[in-house]
Amino acid sequence: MAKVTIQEVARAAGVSKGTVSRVLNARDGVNGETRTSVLDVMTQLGYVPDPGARNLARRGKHVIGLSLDGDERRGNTYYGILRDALEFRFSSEGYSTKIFSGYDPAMLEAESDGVILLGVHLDDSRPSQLEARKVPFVMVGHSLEHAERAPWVDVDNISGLFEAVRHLIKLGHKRIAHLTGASTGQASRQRIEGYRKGMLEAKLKIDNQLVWDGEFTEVGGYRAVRRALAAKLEFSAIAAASDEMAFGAIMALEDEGLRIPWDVSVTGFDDLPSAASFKPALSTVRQDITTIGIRAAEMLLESMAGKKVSSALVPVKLIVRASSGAHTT
Amino acid sequence: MAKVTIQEVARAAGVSKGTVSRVLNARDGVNGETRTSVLDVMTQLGYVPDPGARNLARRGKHVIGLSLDGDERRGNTYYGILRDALEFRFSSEGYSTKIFSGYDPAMLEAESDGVILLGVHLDDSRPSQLEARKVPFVMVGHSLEHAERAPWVDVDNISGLFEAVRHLIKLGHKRIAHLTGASTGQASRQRIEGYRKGMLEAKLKIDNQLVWDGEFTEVGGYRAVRRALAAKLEFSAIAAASDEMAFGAIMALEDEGLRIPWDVSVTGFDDLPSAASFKPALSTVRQDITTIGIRAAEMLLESMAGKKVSSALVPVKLIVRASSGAHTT
DNA sequence: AAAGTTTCCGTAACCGGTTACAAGAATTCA
DNA sequence: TGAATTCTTGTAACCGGTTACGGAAACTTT
Repeated sequence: MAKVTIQEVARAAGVSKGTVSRVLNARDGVNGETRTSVLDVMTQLGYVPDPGARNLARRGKHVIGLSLDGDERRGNTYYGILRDALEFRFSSEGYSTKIFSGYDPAMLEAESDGVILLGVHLDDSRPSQLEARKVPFVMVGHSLEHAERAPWVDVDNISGLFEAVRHLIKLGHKRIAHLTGASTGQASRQRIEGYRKGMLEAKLKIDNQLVWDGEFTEVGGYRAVRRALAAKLEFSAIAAASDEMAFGAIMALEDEGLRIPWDVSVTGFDDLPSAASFKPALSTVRQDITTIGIRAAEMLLESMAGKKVSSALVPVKLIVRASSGAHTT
Repeated sequence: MAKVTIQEVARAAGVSKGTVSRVLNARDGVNGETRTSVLDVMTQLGYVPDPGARNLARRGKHVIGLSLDGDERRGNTYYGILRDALEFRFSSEGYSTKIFSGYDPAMLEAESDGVILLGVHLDDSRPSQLEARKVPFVMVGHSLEHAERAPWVDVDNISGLFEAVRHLIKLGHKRIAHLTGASTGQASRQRIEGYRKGMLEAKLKIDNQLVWDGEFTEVGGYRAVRRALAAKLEFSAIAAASDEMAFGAIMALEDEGLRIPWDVSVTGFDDLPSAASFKPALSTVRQDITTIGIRAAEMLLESMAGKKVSSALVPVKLIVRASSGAHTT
């Protein structure tokens, strides 16, 4: 299929290029009927505007920056999916994306029209720097410190772990451990809070010995569980703050001859593609990373257009699979 | 700094746009003096051609596809760095990159001008499919099966492990174990071959019990070492086929009370950013992923220009740090 | 020295969009 | 009903490059 241009759409719809462009950019001053007919022709022909030509005509930089913190260890897969989603959304709008690692001043120097901030932490200087330069930005993930200053989009961490724990409790578990990530991250804190909330609701005792640091990695989860087993701690379920830690935990349990879910139930958080194919299939809290990315992109787009946008907390969903089961004495 | 256009360069150099463009694209029919003077002005003004405008004028799609195999587990960090490098090189040439997961037929349907193939395995159908459609492509990594059919760029896996083993032998080690990755991959096979070659050269016995599968992951390395320790296998050094497996191996050794490098020496492969900051700093075989990416991009660019390109084996370098030391009885 | 070649470079059209401007049609107002 | 507005749309210039074409100048050839 040869590429279809705005000219062809115009001819097919019996209007001029200008009108098609106006429809395309949702500008007003176009008759309702004309608009819908043009829209029809566009979908029928499968028209997709050429980003290059658009940028050229719009005479802007049309670059948006992705700013990561240095912490690449955490959630590689998560980051990859998010990045794909952002790129997808932005490219369809004629923007290209550029990666900046850590805090790169070049980012500010008129290098990008807007910025997506990943992994903002407590004493992060990026939000205030961007604010000072009046560069529009939105954060993925949020912390109380920065929550009021700029729009963010984040998953509902608290509810996520709350639901997971509630699920385990409903299965009869009482001694439920929590595998947490690095203590600096906001996500970890919120997930611990969700865990606490879940235990509290059922009036179960919160034993700090059952909160283990798994460093947000598979091997971290593995080691934490090994240590717990070596210390002869008692527990019948583990609610992990990430799928990767849950994978590690399960491997460690199985290596010690325990069977999942008969001896120990395990839940994760993320619902990575591998969660469903893992053996046993992992019960987990699904966060739709793609949705988060697209949401963030759209918020930034609006913010760059001068609109005021408000932050978004995207809901999570508990996915029950094979790794969690009833508590058998 | 306001953006400088081809017009301004032309005016400053006292020639026309056309001439500047000819210089830019290294076309002939331009006087030597004129050429150098234009070149001077360009660097002086810091002129960078607008990719969007170029693509528009060159009337091509100017998209190149990145085709991954499904195996996302292997080397997340590796993949991320490679991708950045490819993107960097292509974008400076006015190409945008698009990700295709697994074998996506859309890739062929005039979606991209060229393709980079990642993780080609033995019975991979992608090379022949692309060949049939006459889509230019280059492979990152190589296997004997496909090596002759299309250009590839790969790191010198054999020499890499050979050097690592030789290094360990020089330190006095005789019982050297090898942590390998998934057996389907070509890289694993070549690295095993390098290991064998190193042992053979020193006339050391190759004990198959000392070749462990670490699945190319940290946790895989951890478990493999644990199993080896539990089986009371004897060894004083481990040459791993990836940094991540080496990290896992070191953690497992330390968890059992062994000290690196005094009790066991460990080497990795990749030299990821984290290798230097790991404790102890990891001795490893450096493969410059960025160089590989840039090389691959340039080869594809040439191939798309119709030139015949030949494959490239990029050299590796042994980096000695703290994790390997002399064998102490 | 006239004619034929080459070499070098300016001109202008074009790529696929956006947008200021103007003009015709429809509507509102007196 | 004629004038003043408001809608709607076509026209043409422009974004920053590339490239076919043609002409002037310099070089060869007879």
